[in-house]
Amino acid sequence: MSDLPQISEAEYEVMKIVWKHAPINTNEITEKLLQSTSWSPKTIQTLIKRLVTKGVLTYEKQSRVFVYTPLVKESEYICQESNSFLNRYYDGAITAMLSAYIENDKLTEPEIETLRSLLSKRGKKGGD
Amino acid sequence: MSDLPQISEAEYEVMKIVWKHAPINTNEITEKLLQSTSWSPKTIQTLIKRLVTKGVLTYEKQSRVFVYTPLVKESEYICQESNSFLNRYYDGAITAMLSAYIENDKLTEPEIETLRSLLSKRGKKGGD
DNA sequence: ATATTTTTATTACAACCGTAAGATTTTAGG
DNA sequence: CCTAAAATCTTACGGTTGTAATAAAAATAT
Repeated sequence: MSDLPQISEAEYEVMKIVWKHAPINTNEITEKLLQSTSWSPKTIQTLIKRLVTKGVLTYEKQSRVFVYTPLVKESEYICQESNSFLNRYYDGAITAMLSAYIENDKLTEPEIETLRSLLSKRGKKGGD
Repeated sequence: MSDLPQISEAEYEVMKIVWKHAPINTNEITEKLLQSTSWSPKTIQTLIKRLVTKGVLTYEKQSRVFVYTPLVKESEYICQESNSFLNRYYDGAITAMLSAYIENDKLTEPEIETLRSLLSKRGKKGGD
């Protein structure tokens, strides 16, 4: 639960597509990425390939093309990244992060409201 | 306010020391880093040098050694990194992050209390 | 002034990343 | 079966990073 492969920034863009649409083949991935980036299809191919090498994606050949599926769950990956981010910049404490945001007036009033309600909705942790 | 130089992970360790103790010279930086890492002093030298090249640090020669001072403020840097982190993983919204943490039961009861009190202390943004 | 020590600068090298072109293999069409 | 097209694989190249060794310059001791 703590040593998922590293995913680079560009690779992550690919993963966002795959997580959302898997199983998905190369052409579909490329098509979708071309809507938000201006990468060459060759580049996208390289990124996909690297993700396979890293063990983030698998594929199986379906008729004539490869169809990819993630081996890493998006939520797990984000969770890991979040932990490492908090560790690096906020002593691992999300409270410290919030605190900094409040100190520096980075929150709008509606955001504060949202946060409050998130916290109250959550209320007491049920029977653990 | 948005294009501070990139600071790598290892470089950031150096910066933590410099931010805390500046103005500080090479030997002092090295000494302190050796308490928490097992890097060769040569490596530390390289990192310092790169930080200078990147414009993150300046130095002036004091008597016989270089004394370094940050050109980038810690808070600004962390702020930038936080934004880019939130953008990448949470649509730029810290509320989304908190939400995910709550969903996934990543918060302890004391943390929740802390967050609540942070939010209430802050209350309405009074007359600024 | 010179040798030695200390400090700083230059060079190195592999892995990873962004970015892609070129080569090869597979599939489809004739 | 053979060729064109499509899909996949291999190679490339410069920049960054982790990790450091070597070389040069400056300061100190003699």
